[in-house]
Amino acid sequence: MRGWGVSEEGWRKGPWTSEEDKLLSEYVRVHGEGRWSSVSRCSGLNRSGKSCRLRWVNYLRPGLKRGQLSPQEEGIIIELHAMWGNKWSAIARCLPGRTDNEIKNYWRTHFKIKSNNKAPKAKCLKRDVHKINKEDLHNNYDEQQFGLKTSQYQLHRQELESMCNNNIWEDQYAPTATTINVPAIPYYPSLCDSLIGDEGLWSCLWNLDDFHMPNYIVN
DNA sequence: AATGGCATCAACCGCCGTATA
DNA sequence: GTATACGGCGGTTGATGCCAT
Repeated sequence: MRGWGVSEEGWRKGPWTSEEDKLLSEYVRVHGEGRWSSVSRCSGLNRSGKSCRLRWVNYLRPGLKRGQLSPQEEGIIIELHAMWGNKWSAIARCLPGRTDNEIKNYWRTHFKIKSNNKAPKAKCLKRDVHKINKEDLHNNYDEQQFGLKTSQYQLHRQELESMCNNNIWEDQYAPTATTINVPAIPYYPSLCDSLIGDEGLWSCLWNLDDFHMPNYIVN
């Protein structure tokens, strides 16, 4: 256990207080974003520039959404992660009000399961399977989860259970962007078309230099 | 009611790219 | 051209609350 306290440089670490938040917000209001290394000198905060930037970006910045991701947002995350891999900041740029940290946490919580940890993996998957079962009762699992039509959505219980039982979740679900082969995650034509057709997806792509088309989209 | 395990979120760490002196 | 500082990013960890047993 590392524990919170004071860094070697003397910066305070750990959870932020409301007083610190006020100081940081006031600093950004006056000086704008950036120049994070001078925050401590100018604002009286005993925090590193990195810590200040992170707190602002992930918590204090205006316009941030709090709380549960919507089914549409979940669908976009799945779709973009399948294309880009762990490019959290790029994915976040396509979800206004959401931070890379939030999306990263969401992904790890819901999808990323360590392959060397079989018991929790199975448990987690079984929980997800259970959730799907409940929604299947209403015959609208896909719409509630991803906001997509049933005909476009091929993920079903048996596949999840099979992956769960065979412990092949990580291999097939979280490969690299270039080798992706994901039978459980279908291509969502309507979602992609709407993103590509509007300002959405491609406006996010202009600064990405390593775009790879995954196999399942080509198929 | 107690407790152990798990899920979730906030924050830190280390690395890398870029800007500047 | 090189060194240094800074900002950004992805990975990891710590704290906490919830839930099942």
